[in-house]
Amino acid sequence: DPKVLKEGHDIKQDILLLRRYGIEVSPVGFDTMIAAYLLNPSKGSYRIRDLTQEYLGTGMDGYDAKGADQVQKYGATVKAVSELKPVLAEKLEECEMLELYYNIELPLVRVLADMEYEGFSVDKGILEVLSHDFAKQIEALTADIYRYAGEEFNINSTKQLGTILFDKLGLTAVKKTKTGYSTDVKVLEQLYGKHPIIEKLLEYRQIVKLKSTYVDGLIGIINPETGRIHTKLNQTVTATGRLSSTEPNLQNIPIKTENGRQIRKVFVPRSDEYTLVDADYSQIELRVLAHISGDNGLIDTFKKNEDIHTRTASEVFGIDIKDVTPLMRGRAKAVNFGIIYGMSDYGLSQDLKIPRKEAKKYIDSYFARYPGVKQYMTDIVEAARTDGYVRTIMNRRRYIPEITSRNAVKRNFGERIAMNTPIQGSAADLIKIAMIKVHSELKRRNLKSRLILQVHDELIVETHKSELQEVKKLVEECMENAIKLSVPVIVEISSGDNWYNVK
DNA sequence: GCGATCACG
DNA sequence: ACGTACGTGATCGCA
Repeated sequence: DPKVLKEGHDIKQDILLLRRYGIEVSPVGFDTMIAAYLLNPSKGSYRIRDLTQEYLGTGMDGYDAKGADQVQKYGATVKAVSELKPVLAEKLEECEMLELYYNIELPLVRVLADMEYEGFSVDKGILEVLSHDFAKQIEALTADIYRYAGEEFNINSTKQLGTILFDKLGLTAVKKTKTGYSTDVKVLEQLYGKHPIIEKLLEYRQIVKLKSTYVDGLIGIINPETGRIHTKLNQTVTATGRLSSTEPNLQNIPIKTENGRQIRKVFVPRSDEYTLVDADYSQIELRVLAHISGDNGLIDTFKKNEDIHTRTASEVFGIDIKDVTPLMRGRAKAVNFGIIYGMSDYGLSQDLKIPRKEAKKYIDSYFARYPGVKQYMTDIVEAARTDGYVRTIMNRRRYIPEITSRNAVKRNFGERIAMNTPIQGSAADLIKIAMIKVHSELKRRNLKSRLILQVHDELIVETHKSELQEVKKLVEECMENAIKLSVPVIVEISSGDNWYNVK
């Protein structure tokens, strides 16, 4: 009955379950799991039994009863939801999160259900070819590695690999883990050129990762009924307000190396009547920083539509825009990332492989040129100490107990969280609003195109070719106008016949 | 079940 | 002197 608001715990799951039987659950009125997440997004789980304990001080008799069947459990859940709702709603109001809850998170439940239901088509044939090709490459690399090692061993065991590299071959161990020698990519890169086995190992690691996680892993999770991949988009996992994606994670499909990027050719539209529209926010976190800090220089850069990293380089190094070299721009880019993360000189020095003192010069120079950003960082850390939490543009809240720790390491961590969360979380607010707008606009106009994936600052719409121009315009407008910022919000739109080509 | 590793924004 | 970049998830080895 569409006139009756539906209340529950994890309603997205109910929508998807009942849809299999032709029952549409709509509209959504209250979801205790989502409410509890907003009240404290840092918890590991939001099981309803734990919520009754925390917010009502009671257990769940029907649920915990010995031999309780599924019907009894649903019954107990219904009772718990009805009792939890007024308590959670009251707390949401106290925290001024009713708008975030009712206008963003709750409407998003159906959007995510629909996205999971639609899924993403994959070309199984390409996956099988890749699996075979990678197997051949791994076979050859394994033989090379055994030959250089002088024996056979399990290359995937960091323990055995450490023994071979540092005890048998006599390479110099540069880093240790809790359990022994570190053999991660940074260590191997430092050893590059010291022994021919190293380059083989680096390549081996890359190919094994691609094959196990992204080729064989994806083949194994194709839905036999739909032939598509239906990721789960989790709404109550991250501490910042972002979504997460599991079974499989479609938010970490490779792109940075050409080898890995090939995986994206597997992700295709459902038929040749469709194409993929890919829309990316440009520099969204730095634009959010410009907005919430009110820094004039940063705002000016975005208003003039200048290249942000080049402008930062010119400020930090005190030179003309036209004299910025690619190296300087690259370093400024790292500084900009560092700013978002609550930068330390150590972190920046590690990233840029430069002395800590030089990193500190960059940071001091940055803050001298962007005093509004420096002020924001000081203020937000102070506010977090006073209040115990920080907030995003839409009033999403994250508690930071670490901020008052007497342990300097934990406290510094808390301070970085205080600096980063409003930025990352506000960007999450923005794209969530955009998703709701896109979803409702596609529906309102009776279009065949469907939103199928979000990757933090990117939306993918499986678009009917007859709707291509309309959808591009619609998505761009929904994303750019999600929240009015004091700087322009820019979206880059492209389309293509697979996820590799949409650039 | 956890640590190490590595994929993404 | 300390020891950190922020947020995630999947796979593998090993206890």
